[in-house]
Amino acid sequence: MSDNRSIVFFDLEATGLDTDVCDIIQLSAVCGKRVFNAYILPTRELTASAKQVTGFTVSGGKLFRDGVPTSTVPLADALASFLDFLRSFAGPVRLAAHSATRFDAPVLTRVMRRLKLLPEFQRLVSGYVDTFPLAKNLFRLSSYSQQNMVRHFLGKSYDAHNAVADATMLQELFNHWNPSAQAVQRATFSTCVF
DNA sequence: TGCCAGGCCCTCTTTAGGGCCTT
Repeated sequence: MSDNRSIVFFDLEATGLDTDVCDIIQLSAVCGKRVFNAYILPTRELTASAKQVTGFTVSGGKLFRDGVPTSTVPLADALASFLDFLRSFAGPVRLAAHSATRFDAPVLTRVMRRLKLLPEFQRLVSGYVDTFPLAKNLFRLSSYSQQNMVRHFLGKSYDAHNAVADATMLQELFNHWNPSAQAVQRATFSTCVF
């Protein structure tokens, strides 16, 4: 049994898959029953596939999800609130996401750096846990997508690509797996490598 | 068709190519 009290599960929805340029649209995090969520109005257009996958659109300077208007905050405010959320835990936390090293970590690091928040972020976050290699090391499956694994292990379908639901389901998956501390350590990466 | 992300992993590999995973 690993000590997962310090693991915060998070997820980003963004304007596309290019980690060098995409804008964050939704930033969510879950730890136990504590939930963080923020929507941000993007400055660049969503790719066609991002629109299709996430259901987000921008019209008239407003953000919509599945056609429903959504309240947004400036990116700097969202990140400051996120840091406040992380600061509320005792000691540095680990941030867990599915394919964190391929997508979420480089994007989050880039925007933190751009807004000169990276030193504080790195003070609050000791590392990233990537649940994709974690799952590959633990199980032999035909698919390691989060949606497939939620179906396989939890027998559930859910509102995938809503970042709150994705982070919540990831936490549930992790708790179901109950991985050893050694297994989690093997799937943990420093915040300094992005 | 002009472009469309990219790095890891696997294998019918290594002088390569295709699928996966995230939006």
